[in-house]
Amino acid sequence: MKNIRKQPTIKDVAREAGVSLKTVSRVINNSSKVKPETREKVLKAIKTLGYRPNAVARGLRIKKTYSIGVIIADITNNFYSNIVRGIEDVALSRNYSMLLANSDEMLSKEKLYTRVFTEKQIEGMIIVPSAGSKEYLKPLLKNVPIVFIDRDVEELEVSSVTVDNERGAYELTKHLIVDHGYTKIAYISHTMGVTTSDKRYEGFKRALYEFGITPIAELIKLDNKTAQDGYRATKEIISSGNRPQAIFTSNNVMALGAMKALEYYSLEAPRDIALVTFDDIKWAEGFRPHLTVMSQPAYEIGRHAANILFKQMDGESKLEKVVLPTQLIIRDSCGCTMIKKNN
Amino acid sequence: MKNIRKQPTIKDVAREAGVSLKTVSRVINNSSKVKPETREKVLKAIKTLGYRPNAVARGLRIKKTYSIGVIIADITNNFYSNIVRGIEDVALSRNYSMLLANSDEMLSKEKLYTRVFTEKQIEGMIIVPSAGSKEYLKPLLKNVPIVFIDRDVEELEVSSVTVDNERGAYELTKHLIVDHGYTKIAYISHTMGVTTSDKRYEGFKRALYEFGITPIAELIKLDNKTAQDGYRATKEIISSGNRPQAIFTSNNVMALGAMKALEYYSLEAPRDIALVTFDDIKWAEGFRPHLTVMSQPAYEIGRHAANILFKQMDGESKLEKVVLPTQLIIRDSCGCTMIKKNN
DNA sequence: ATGAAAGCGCTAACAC
DNA sequence: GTGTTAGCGCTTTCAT
Repeated sequence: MKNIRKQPTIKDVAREAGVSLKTVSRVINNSSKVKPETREKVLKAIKTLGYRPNAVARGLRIKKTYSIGVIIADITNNFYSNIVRGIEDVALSRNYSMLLANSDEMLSKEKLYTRVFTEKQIEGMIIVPSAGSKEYLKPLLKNVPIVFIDRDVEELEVSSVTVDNERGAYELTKHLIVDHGYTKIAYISHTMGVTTSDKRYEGFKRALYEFGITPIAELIKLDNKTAQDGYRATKEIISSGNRPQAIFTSNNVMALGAMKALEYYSLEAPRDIALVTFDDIKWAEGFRPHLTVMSQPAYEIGRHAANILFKQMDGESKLEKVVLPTQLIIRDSCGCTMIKKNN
Repeated sequence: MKNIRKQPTIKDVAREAGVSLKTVSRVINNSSKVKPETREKVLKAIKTLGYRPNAVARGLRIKKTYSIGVIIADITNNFYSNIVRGIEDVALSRNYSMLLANSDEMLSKEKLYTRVFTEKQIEGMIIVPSAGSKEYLKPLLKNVPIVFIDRDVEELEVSSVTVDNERGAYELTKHLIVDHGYTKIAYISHTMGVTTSDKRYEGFKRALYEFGITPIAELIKLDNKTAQDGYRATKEIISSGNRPQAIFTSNNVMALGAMKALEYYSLEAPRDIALVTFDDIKWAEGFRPHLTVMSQPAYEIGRHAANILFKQMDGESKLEKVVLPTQLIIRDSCGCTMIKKNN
């Protein structure tokens, strides 16, 4: 912060224009009436001085910072970057800025950032909750509106925007079983302990049980953190003596890992094995294989969450748990197109 | 901001602990000596009251907000999200938070956000400059350190972190010409008027001229904004009477569009046509085709930019224009693997 | 080792 | 219409 020239303040403007502080303040916020010629004088003084209002001082005074905090797992995950985009578009329309942080699924980082953001007096927060107790949030909740996205924390009275993960996974699994007749299905999940992962696994099992299929422990790989983990898990599955007919990955990161593993064994979906995943991977549209997915409306999740947050900041409404629909997008990797060809 | 219980202040803590304001302040910042038992008293008061320091008030006083501003084109573009990740990781290590904004390549949004961020007293900014005059930045530059990333603004004395776009595009084009013997090469660029786009186009042309190849106007589609634009441009190229042997897309967004267009015509790269692009698309690793690319170190760009920014914020160094290396990654889509197979 | 008072830049009462 | 005063929550002289 060296050789930073002192910025002119409202006081300098007042002196330059020969008016009082309050008059300048009035002009800046164009509140109440100011005589046009006075206003002109002030505007001119602002211009010649290059005055810019100090939002920190203003924020301290009016107790409004026009900032919200957003904590997601990892912005390089396209699903989250689309959510963030939805949030920012809403925030912009309200003249709010967004402080962004990545938690990397670590509760410690999540806690750190909620603390920092709160100290910075953000007016609301949108959080993708990591696994682990949310006890630490309780004192905060009285003071700052929070909305959870992607995952819910059921024991907490906090608004959330999610999708029906159990049902989505159930439907996707059912497609594999009913429309393709697969019975030997591998499952690769992301981090357990968060609702997305837990519920999807439940949905998967429900479909299996419903059709009398017993899960094969060897083909179930839970709690993977990175694409690399998904890659390894898939390799184990493929190289086991018990190769499945289909693989279900619980999110886009695992799907990426699984795809690489198939590549490794020169396996093609759906020719050699079927692959479906929760989460769409939109950018892969032009690439092969075309994945059959249970898609989530990422951008809309962000928009909804932001809208709910602003409503709460406005003092309206209290608790709102929104569950957005997922969509089964049948493309090639499940084997549907092969069936068609064979007919 | 309704039913927000008034947060306890340092004053309340002082009263509760029976000490002065300054003593509390000292404990919080653990500056100078405080008698252990006094410190204990204060700590206890902080705990019982649930006191959290107000960073806005602190920021106003010490003129330090521990925040930086980041303006990129679009966070849903994986290239930018990786850059942002690099920035945040450095910022976190310095205890700084990041205000993030998307400019959507619109100068108006860029201007708006630089103004807002400056008013919020961020201590530095990292910007992906949109096309258009950067005159508006001149007054700011004296007051706040700025680092440009991805693209440079040559007429401005501002630090930047970029790659050698001209050379990268030249090398990639040369690969097409020399190693594959292609002479009929289409070019699809993203938004013109920014150095990435302009320089890559120059590099492309230089390679052509060097080998005595005349660019074919019909196959050059400049200034596309979205993947959809790239999709359309590629369709025009394919459906022209003059189908090229290879397509060069100037960034990952255009590559995505081009891939979809190839799909549309059931064309496969490299079997039917070669395709190469500037920017790697890492997540496509498991998908086909495997794109031959000129890769940029996105995360490193972010890290470097943040490090330079912090150096400037510390008052060290002045101007620093860093040019990071790109890397030619030869995979399948250029036709190299086909050549191997044929041998 | 601790306290009193001033002030960061702004806005909200309340005058005039 | 406009100015004066006080104060947001904190840190920083300067005393003690």
